[in-house]
Amino acid sequence: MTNSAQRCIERFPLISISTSTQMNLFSDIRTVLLQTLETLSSGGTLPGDLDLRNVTVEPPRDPSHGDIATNAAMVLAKQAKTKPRDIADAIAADITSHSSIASAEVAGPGFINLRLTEDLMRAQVTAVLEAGETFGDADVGGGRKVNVEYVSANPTGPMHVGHCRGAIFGDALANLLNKAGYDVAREYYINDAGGQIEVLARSAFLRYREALGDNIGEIPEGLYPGDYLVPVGKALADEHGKALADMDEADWLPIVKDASIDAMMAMIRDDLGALDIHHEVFFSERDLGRSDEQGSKLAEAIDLLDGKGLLYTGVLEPPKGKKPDDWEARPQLLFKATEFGDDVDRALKKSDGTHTYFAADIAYHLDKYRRGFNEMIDVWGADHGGYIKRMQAAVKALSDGEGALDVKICQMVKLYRAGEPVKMSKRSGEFVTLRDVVDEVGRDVVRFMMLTRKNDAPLDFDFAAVMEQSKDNPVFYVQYAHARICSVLRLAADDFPDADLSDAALASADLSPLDDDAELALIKLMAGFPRLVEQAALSHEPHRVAFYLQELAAGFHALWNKGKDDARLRFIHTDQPGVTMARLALIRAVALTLAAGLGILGVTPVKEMR
RNA sequence: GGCCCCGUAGCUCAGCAGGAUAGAGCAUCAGAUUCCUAAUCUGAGGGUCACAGGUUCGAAUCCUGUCGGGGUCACCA
Repeated sequence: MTNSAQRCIERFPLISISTSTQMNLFSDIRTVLLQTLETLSSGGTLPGDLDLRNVTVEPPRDPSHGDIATNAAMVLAKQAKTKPRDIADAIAADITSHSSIASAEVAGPGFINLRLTEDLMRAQVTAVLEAGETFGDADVGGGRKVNVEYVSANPTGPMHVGHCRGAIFGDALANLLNKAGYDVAREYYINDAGGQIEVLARSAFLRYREALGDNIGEIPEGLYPGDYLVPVGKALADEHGKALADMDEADWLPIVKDASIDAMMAMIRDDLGALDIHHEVFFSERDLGRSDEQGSKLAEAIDLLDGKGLLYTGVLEPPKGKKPDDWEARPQLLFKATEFGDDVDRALKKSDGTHTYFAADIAYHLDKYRRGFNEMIDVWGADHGGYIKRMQAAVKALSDGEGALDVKICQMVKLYRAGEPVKMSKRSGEFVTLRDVVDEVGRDVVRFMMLTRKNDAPLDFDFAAVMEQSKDNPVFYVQYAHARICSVLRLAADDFPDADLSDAALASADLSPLDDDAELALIKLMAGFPRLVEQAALSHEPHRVAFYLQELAAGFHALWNKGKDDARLRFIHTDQPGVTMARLALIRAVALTLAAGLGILGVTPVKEMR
């Protein structure tokens, strides 16, 4: 990230002004600050060659300090060999000459607290109305390609609720990166090559015989008992009649395998569709092993690592602590993962000579890298935490350090029903499917709730609580704010039948009536959205959007209620069209911001609550 | 035993690239409804940021160690 090109821009702030197209109050003010620093540099107050990377422009924790605070003086003190307070005084003196800055105060160890002009704050409202749902679009991604791989559930049955969180997290992350200016690909890796697929095929074959009229009795231990394979068996019977039953296993197995995988993937796509999740690429593990003129991708990946001298045949130590009963020393083809930060070297081939899952995954990530994805993000379940280091080691190795893999681990979701844990047992087939949850509470509720915790913290999901229509329920709370605004706009249209209340008209309204502290505070909060999008995107944390939306909704609800205490602050005044237009512009901008944020989460902003 | 994640108010959790007096919701207590959806809002009390060191102008945040909780640990996927 800290490459020389970026530093170059940092050192020539005037360049970054012209390349910045998105509206972002904080980066705009940072630009103003950098201009001041340049002025001080050329005037000799500061040295010419400053490292400005740690100079931040952010909202002060205490709003009474001002609108925006910067740590510039403290960061630069050492480089300039000057006391922070002296630098701060110089900056403060110069920066107030800028038309956007109402005042600058030096505080504490050298903070500079800036107060912006009310006109500049009000201009944010206009900018939001002009941007519409593109408000918050950023360019931190710079159009770079990033690959987000998520869900990747084994195609052996319907999706259960455990898959839900990773699916939604990955999808929201993809939306977020897209909004932040990345070129995003959404990808699903189909684990269709392992032993579990044999089990799936045998289970389906049993259902096929059942469809032909055979008495199959109990489903044997080790096969999948679920009813969802019954239609697969029936479809096989319809298509092939008795033909498969007369074949040797070696002949029917590939046929049944293909049919089963196709059926399972159709089911999974359908489940994902219920959450409005649509991947662009479904990548098959089996395809990695298929040979074309160049040989298989799997063989190619192994050759690549071998060519770098990173493979050898050796014997791994038994795991420390507890040694498995069936452990035996055996020579295997190993990858030198330890050279790239992993704890031990990792096997690429099993004792029977076939390749490991890890080998296929290396080939898969090599393929992503070769498709131009230098940045890759994988979303995995908590039980795969131990797999991160080796995969990152592999990506480093195969890309000579050029590719970056971030792995986001989603912790468990615990289901509750009115406070009581929902019991699930795989053996008895009593598990809650993803479809069950969506059908019961709705897509928007599931999506929002799954994003109300950071990904690496466990999450409780209570069916009763998430359906509650009260402020305890964050989904409802945010939706209600949006609906309330829509309601006001509907009423205003009745009160002012001749007025043009389009976004364009509101954008050209005179906003000078917006001068109450609560109104300006709401604008400030709204103006922070683009910055939030950037930071959430850079840290790969979509949950920050969900928290921000709750804050913004709270700001709106508070303003609404101020109108109850003080009638002059109500939004609609039938005798004062000018004031009304200004306030409608404000709340419409808030609605657009809420909608933009909900759009990242993949939640529909509703226009009314019933 | 190794590795990874977590430990912040009574409870559930935020804490924004290290910043100023650590925040929100729930719960508790006190209030607001002739009025745009009270499905909401306002205020009060509540903290040794698990513990101990270190890094620096400054640490809940970064580093090391300890304690506690969870996950994971050749060959499966």
